[in-house]
Amino acid sequence: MTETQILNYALNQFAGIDAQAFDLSLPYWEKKTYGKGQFYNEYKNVCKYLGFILDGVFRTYYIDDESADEKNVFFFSKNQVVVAYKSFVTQTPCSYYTESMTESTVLYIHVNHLNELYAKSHHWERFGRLVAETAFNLAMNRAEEFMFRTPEQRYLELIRNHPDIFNNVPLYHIASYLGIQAPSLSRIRKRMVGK
Amino acid sequence: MTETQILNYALNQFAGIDAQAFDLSLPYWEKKTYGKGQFYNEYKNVCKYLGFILDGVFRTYYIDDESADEKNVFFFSKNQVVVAYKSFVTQTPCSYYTESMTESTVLYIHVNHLNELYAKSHHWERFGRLVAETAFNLAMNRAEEFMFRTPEQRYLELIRNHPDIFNNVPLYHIASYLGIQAPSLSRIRKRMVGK
DNA sequence: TGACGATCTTAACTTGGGTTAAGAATATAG
DNA sequence: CTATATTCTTAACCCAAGTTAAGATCGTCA
Repeated sequence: MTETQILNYALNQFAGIDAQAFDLSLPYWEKKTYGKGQFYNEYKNVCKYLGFILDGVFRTYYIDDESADEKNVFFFSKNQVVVAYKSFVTQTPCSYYTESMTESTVLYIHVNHLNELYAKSHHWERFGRLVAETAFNLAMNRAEEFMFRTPEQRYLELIRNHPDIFNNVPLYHIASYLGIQAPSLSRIRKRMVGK
Repeated sequence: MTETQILNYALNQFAGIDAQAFDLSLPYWEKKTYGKGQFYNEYKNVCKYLGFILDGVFRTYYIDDESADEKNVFFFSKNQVVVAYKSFVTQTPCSYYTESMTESTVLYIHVNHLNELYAKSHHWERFGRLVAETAFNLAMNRAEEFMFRTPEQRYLELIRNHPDIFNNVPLYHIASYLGIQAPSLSRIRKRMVGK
């Protein structure tokens, strides 16, 4: 399968984008590869591209003014959309860094082209709404994890729900994602050996 | 001003709904009043209505299986939309309770009628997208509060950004919203007298 | 006004994460 | 295969929030 065929298949699954609607977008997709540590989008940059990850893992993180350390907000991996959603839809500067944690390959489309597609096709409009709902779900899940769960529960749920992330990301990044320091994660892991 | 004129004005401000587009919706809005403690939508219920608050304050809360106590997730007040967003857009059972904290008045519209409006008018489609973006922002802000701020910082930001809520809601509900117990909020308040 | 219920604060103790720094384990490259 | 860097764990101490229960304050209504 070619890369655009993979994309077509994924978008069909996600939003019912059929071959005809997909063809409308064909001229717009561009491919880019990222090395480990390269940025998809940086702090204070306006995010102009919506990316589809063919391969690799990205992380979005925030830099705390006071503690000066990085706090991981989202991980994005293979067959997912990568985007700084708020910055993308409002075309305003981003509060986060989004960087590749591995060698990655992405197909991406420019915001202007996507808006053209929205105007041309109901299929694509539907896609836009579903991306919005996906973004909402990601954000809401994250809020719920922190509001209702302990760090230990978040750790267990990450292993259960996102083994792909757990198995491919160093523990100090996991700790940051869980909202705790590395030593605390070690303690949690030790605590659980008995269970 | 009549109540529908208030609504028309608010929707115009929010999403550029003009008089003509608003008229399309006119037959669909219904008014309802809620007493203190009455539910807008309950746990396991599918949320079928999108409400616009003419007056009053609502809270959305989660009941923790283990601790068995209520955790406040959102407050909604005058001139805002009240809805269990995820349940509403997916028409699936809600994980939360949404109840009126005061005597409240709401104009609401049924999900089916709203979908009709989406099909009929680009203005309303735009409204739908903006509601999605608002929901995303609420959820993302909530996630950020918990990921990046201490309880003390959340408390100060609530006072600064939502004095209307702070001034109209008992402290034990505020504590729950901030993700802490009432005694902890008391300690924070005491700590800050000196500052 | 006085009494009751609701709300808020305080105290004493427990618990778990933060912090810092050291050392162990694991990868990676030469 | 060793040297080096990276990642992970551990220890010791600190501090803030949780928990529970008691008491103070505030509101409301008979």
